Amino acid sequence: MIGRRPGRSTTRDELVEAARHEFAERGVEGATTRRIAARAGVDPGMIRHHFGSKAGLWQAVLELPFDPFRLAAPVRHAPPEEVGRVLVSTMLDLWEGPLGVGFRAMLRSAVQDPGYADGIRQFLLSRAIMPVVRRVAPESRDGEPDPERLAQRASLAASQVIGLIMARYFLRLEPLASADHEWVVAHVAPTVQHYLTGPIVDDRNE
Amino acid sequence: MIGRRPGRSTTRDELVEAARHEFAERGVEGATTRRIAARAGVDPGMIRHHFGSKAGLWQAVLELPFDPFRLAAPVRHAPPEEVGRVLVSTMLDLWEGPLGVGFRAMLRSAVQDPGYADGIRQFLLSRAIMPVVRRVAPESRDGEPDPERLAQRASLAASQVIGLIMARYFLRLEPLASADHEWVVAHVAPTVQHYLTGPIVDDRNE
DNA sequence: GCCGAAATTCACCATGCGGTGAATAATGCG
DNA sequence: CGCATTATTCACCGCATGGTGAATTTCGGC
Repeated sequence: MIGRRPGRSTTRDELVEAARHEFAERGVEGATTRRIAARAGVDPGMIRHHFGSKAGLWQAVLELPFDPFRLAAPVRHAPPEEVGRVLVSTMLDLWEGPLGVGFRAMLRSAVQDPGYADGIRQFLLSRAIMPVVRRVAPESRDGEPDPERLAQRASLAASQVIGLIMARYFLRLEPLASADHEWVVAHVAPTVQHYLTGPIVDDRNE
Repeated sequence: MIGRRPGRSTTRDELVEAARHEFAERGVEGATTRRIAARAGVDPGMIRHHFGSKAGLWQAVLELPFDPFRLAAPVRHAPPEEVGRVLVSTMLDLWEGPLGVGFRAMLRSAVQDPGYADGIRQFLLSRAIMPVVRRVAPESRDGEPDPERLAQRASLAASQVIGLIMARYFLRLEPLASADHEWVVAHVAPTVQHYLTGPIVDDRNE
């Protein structure tokens, strides 16, 4: 039956929701507009009508999770000696909250396409990790920051956090995948804390 | 020009080599038979002739890297107190050696498709990590092994190793992505070593 | 030197993709 | 009420995909 439906339309929101899941499950290239539309129970043409194209849909999906400053507030205000615990705990909350499916879509696409990986890396460093490192690293409090050292801490901490996410949410390695937050924080946070604020041995400069 | 070429044919090997790279760069779904054939400089029909189908090519690509026992020999014979260093060092060698491109294809596909993820997880645990953990974990030497504790160590160590690989080879987080092996081992190995042989605090059982 | 097997290319096919343009029905503002 | 706007479906298009069948050439054992 052609033509507009009676009542207020929720199609746009339902498309975004369906796309969020499809992108998360199959990646941005693997997801198809036809599947997304079918999941939302509407005609594929609605994607063009509401978003112009598949890329427009992808942008709409990314809009919600991209409020990192508000989301990472707990990390930005944690005392330096507890930043590891708070970071890991916040990460778990975010990935298991309603926005997690959007994050999964982002990471999946980053692995799929090097172009996306560039964007994610930039976002991760400039918005998520570096601000934290710059604030809590011991070098920062001793006057001279030494950006190289800060970048080392950032990439090392990120490697553990990303590994946690990969192991827990993608590869589903047990028992890490099913362990409760307390257990994960208790075991992984010390590593992150060490990378962020512990002594860093630099064998190249000595 | 139709018909067989003079001389001995290297097409099959060239197809596998081209496929290895294409799969690594785009994932098993993202790679196309036409691109692979073009990269190898042959007709797409050769894939059917030599491997039957795209899936057959994928299997051929996986054959080489699947000799984990020989590859991980250094890890299997490392003294327990150095297993972290040896594991990380061997991992770097493998991922940057000729087989690395095959590993990248595997991990990329694991993230792309949950079905592949199951296979990779099984392989990782049963063939790569668990044997090492079972050998070096302090519990193993005190009589009763406690499989749950061993699995905890395995998943935690795997999370750091996978995170290292993701950060270095996929997201290319600097300086971790360009650092030499010594530096990476010096900074990451202690974490892995701790997960494998250090004290594990289990807050749930006390 | 013959002849079956292997190697290679070519011309297609059905399918699914993202996207386009038009037709139709309900909404909501004046 | 009247009418522009919006929402929705439909019938297509061009393209790329993986795959098929046949034709053609060389290789290698006898």
